[in-house]
Amino acid sequence: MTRKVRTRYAPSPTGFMHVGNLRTALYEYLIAKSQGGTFVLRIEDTDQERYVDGAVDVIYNTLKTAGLKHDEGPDIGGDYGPYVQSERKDMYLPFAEKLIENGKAYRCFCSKERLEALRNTEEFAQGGYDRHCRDLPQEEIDKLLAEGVPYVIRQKMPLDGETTFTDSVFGEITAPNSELQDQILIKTDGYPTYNFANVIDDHTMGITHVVRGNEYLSSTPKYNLLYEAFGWEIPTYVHLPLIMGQNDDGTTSKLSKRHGSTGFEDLIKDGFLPQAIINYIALLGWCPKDNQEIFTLAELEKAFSIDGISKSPAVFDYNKLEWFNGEYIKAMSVQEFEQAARPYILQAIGNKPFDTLKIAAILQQRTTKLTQIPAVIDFFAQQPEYSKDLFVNKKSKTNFENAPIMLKAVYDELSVLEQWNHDILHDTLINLAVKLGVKNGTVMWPARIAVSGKAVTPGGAVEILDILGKKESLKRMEQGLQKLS
RNA sequence: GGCCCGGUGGUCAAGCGGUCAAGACACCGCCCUUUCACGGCGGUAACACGAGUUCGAUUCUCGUCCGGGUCACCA
Repeated sequence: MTRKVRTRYAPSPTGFMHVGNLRTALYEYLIAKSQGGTFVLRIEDTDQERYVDGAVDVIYNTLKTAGLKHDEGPDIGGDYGPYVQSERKDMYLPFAEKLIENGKAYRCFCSKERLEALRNTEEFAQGGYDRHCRDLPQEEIDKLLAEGVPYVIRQKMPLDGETTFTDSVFGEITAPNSELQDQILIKTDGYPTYNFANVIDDHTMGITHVVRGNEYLSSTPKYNLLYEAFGWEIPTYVHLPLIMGQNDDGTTSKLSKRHGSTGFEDLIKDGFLPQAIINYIALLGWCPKDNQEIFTLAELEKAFSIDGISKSPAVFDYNKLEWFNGEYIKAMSVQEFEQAARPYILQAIGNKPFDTLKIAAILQQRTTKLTQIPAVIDFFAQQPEYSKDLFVNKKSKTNFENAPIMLKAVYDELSVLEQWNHDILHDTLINLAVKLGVKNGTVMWPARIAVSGKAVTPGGAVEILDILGKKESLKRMEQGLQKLS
C-alpha cells in the first residue's frame, strides 16, 4: 500500500500529439510528482502497419517543450527496460502461454476469411466472435499446430457473472461478463495486442497507477480479469473525463481535427505558448481546492490530487486558452516576449531596421496570441491606404477643421527636433497641447493617424513616432497634410 | 442496438442535506486613457425533468429524457 507511485505515459508513435493525450501525460506526470513518484515513458509500437518514421521524436519534443520530464524511458533508460514495446516482443508470448496452461486463454485458428464472413452475420453483431475455437479438442489443436496453421491467442472470458472494479475517479463499476468478448491477446504476427501488452508492461514495470482516457473505462473489466488470471496486484485505475469539441450544430463530441487545432504542435503554430497550453489543459477536468487558475508546472506538482479530477467531459474552449495565453504573455519580461514574438514581428517588418524590442513593448500588453502580431504592426513596414475620415474622432475632439492645424503644428515642432526618442517626443507633444490649449488627444490623434494610417494601433502616437524614426515620420505626416488639404 | 459513464449559466467549474448556488472565460455597461487593448468597477445568465427518502434536497435513491464512450489480429 505504501509502494512508491509509478505512472507511465504510453503513447503510440503516430506522429501527432493530440491535446487529449498531452493532458493524459500531464496528469500522469502530476500524479507521480505530487506524491514523489516516478513518471515513465513507454512507446507502444506494436502496430507495425501504423508505424510512422520520426514519430517518436514528436513525442520527445512535445514532452520536452511541455516540461514533462520523464524519469525513465527509451532515451534515458531505467531499471525496467526496454521501454519500447517492439523491443519487448519476446516477453509477451510466454505470458500468454501461461494463460493457456491455466485455462484462461486459448489458441484460435480461425482464418481471417472465416472471421470476415462471421462479421456480416446477425450473430456477430449481437455477441461478437462465436468462440469457435474455445473448446477445440486437444488432438485437433495438435494437428493444426503440426500443420503450421497460423493462430492467435484469445482470452477466455467467463460466460456469466459480472466483474467489478474500482476507479479512483468514477468509483465502483460493475459490468456483466457476458458483454466481454474473447479478445485477442497475441496476433498472428506474434505481436501482442495493445490491451495485452499494456497489462504485461504495466505489471512488469511496476506501474501503480494506470491513468488513461475514459474511453478505456468499458474495457477495464477485461484488464482486471487478466490481472486476476495472473494473480497480480490490480493497479489503481484513474480514468480521465474526455475532452470534447463543440460541433457546428451545437452538439459536442470527442475533440478531433474538425474542431480546429487539436495537436500540441498545431496550437504552438497558432501562437499559443507551451506553458499556457499546459496550464489550461490542467484545469480541463481538474480543479484545485482553492480555485487558483494560474499555475506553473511546479505549482501544479504540489497542488494536484486525484480527488480533484472531475467525472464529466469538458469542452475545449479556445477562448479561455487565449485568455491564459494572454496572461502568460503579460507575465513575461519584455526581453522574453521580444524573443517569442520576434519571428512574427519580422514577418511584418521584414528587413526594415526598426527596433524590435520597442515594437515588442507596445505589443505585449495587448497580445493574446502571437499570430495576431503581423496584422497589427503591418503599418510600420508600409503606410496603408487610408481614408481621411480617420482624422475625425469625437472623443479626441478632432475634425477636418482642426486636424490639419494640429498635424501641421506637430510637424513643425518635430521637424526641428535634434534628438528623437520617446521622452522627448512625449514632452514635445504634451507641451504642444498645453500651448495650444487643447486636450492631449486632439494633437495625438491626428499624429497617430498620419503615421500609422490605422484607426487602431498598438501603442500611441509617441511610441509609433519613436519606432518609425524622424525621417519616415515626417514623410508620413507630409502625406497626411496633403490628404487633408 | 447491448453495455458503461456523465448531466450546476454559452464554456471551464466550486458545492459534497439547510448557501441570497462561489470563481474564471466569453458577453454587456461604466470608469481610466493620446486610439485599441490592459487595468478597475458593475451587470445579464445555471442546479435537465418526474417521483420518492427527509423537517428540509443542487447534494441521497429510482425512473425518464438528453449527451458521451465502447463493442477490431487499432491503439
